[in-house]
Amino acid sequence: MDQLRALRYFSKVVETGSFTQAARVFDVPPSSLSRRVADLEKSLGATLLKRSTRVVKLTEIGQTYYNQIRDILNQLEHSNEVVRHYQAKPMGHLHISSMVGFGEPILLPLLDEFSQLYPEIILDVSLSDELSTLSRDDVDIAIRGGYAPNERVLAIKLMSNHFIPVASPSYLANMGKPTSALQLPQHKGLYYRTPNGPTPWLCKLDGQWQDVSAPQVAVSNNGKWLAEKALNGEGIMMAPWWALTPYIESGELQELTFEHPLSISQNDDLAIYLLYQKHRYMVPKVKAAVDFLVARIQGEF
Amino acid sequence: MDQLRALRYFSKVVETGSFTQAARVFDVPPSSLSRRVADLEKSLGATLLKRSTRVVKLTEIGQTYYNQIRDILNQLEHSNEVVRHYQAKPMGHLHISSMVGFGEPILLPLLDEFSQLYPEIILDVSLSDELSTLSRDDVDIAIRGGYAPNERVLAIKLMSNHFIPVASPSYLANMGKPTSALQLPQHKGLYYRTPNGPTPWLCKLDGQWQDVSAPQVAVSNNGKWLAEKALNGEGIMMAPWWALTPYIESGELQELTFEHPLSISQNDDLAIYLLYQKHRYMVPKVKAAVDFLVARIQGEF
DNA sequence: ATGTTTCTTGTTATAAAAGCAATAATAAAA
DNA sequence: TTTTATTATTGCTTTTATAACAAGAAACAT
Repeated sequence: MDQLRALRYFSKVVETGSFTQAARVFDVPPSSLSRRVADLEKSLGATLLKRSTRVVKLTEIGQTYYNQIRDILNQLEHSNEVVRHYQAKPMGHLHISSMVGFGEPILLPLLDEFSQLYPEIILDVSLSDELSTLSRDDVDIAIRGGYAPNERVLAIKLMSNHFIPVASPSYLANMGKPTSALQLPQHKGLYYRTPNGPTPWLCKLDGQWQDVSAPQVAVSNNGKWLAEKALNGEGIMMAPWWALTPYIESGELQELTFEHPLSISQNDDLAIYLLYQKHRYMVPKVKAAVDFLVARIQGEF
Repeated sequence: MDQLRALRYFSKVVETGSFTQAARVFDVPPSSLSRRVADLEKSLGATLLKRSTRVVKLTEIGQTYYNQIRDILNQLEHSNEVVRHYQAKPMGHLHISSMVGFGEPILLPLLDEFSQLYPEIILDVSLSDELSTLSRDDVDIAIRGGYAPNERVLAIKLMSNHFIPVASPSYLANMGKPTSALQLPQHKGLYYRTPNGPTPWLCKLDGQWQDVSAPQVAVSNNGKWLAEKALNGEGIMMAPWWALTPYIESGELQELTFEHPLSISQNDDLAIYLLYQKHRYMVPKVKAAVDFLVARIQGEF
């Protein structure tokens, strides 16, 4: 029995929930799938699917098997890909996923450059703050705040991601410039919401973390909108330093500094990581992009 | 093409270094292997093996492919096993590997009990301090000092593994009982060597780790031998508490206590872990043994 | 009840792999 | 150096497994 074929059939039947639909994908008659899956079940001595002519669904053991199989099939695909692309030139589709706030100002301009260097790589960029899986086949490279989800994924630290507080000169003129973090609760707060939740203003005093958040004026996961409000003098905002430097350099916003610096997390070393499947570094297009991005981003920031 | 078969052939050829030998394992003519491996290479568009009639060895890309494939084949075997043994009763061979020092006094007696509960499980116990892989098929359950090597391996903390210093009453009468850790360098030391290296005597004074080891009288990875020397009054010994309690309770050895307790590592929470492949917990024999050992060991110690 | 969809089963046709024999290449032994 | 033994490959035949097609049975919707 060609177990691998059986597994691919089985897997597709599970995903489509139907033998006929799955059969269409492989362009073979449904009877083939039926027979192969039956073979598989027989060889394992267990029923994987509960079939009625109308619904096909997994048994308990079928579910566990499917979960494991899915992973294995993916890994095998990756391994094959690595060999097939061995010493070939970088080309093909490359799916990159990045946080929105980082993607627009930093990543996209870099990718324009990258495209010129490797015109045969077709970029497919998703900007989203959702924590994409990366274990699935859907993303080649992800740029995220968090750390590697598992050992097969490699995380390279691109740059620091600490948040700094800023306000417009007009706001500071109106409300007074806070000289200590403890004065902040008397101010107005513009809050950035990360995928992991809102970002309170924290401050470490004598080894103790303390929440010094100001009353909320606005909360959003859209940094631009908050920045406009800040420019407009509507409040104090904390955002990643790299998102704010243009405003600070132009003088539109002023960084607030305190004896005890603010943070948005008790974890001190917030950073942005580039993530990719370890095995896939050997795929030329992946290697090209990882090397390029790491070199450029670590070089400049 | 039956890729899975091709992979199994390929893999075995690599391991045996010969088509003919590998063919014997599968009980098919060598020509089959030759053809299947050739198919595989063709489908991947790369040469995996450098063949001469006398030697078969991997190419560079063949090596990377083999490494990945090996893992995948193992995982698949495990998944199949899980399904096949689904709701079957615990039986078959069970390979357990443990540290020597822990195995003899604690594990083996427990396993005698276990054998009576599950007579259909044939135990295969290896006592060794070498850090067995566990990723290979060779061990079902391992008991080690370290932590989980990767995410597919689950580690359950069985009991603390901190080292305590002891000496015989006769030794203390001769040499005087040290009242402070700082006096230890004036004493005689019996040193236990773990697989990770020797075990210096460390002491945390004012937040600073300090080495307070005494001159070496003997060093060994054999706890029993060192214990005899200690009983004989030849020096002070540090060993895991659970290995020493019998001697302490009988009064043959005395625990030395200091204001600043000794340790053999800057890592405070040394512990013994039971390790097994996460996926394989569903295999009845594995589950039975894990549950039994965890319950008994965590209950008693 | 009727019709439609969907999975399964029976049968035939086709493609892939095993089996066997022979050849070519290499290394060890004479 | 020649001979011999071992080993991988190639050509051909037989066997086996899968696809293809058609028909039947079960489940749901109208």
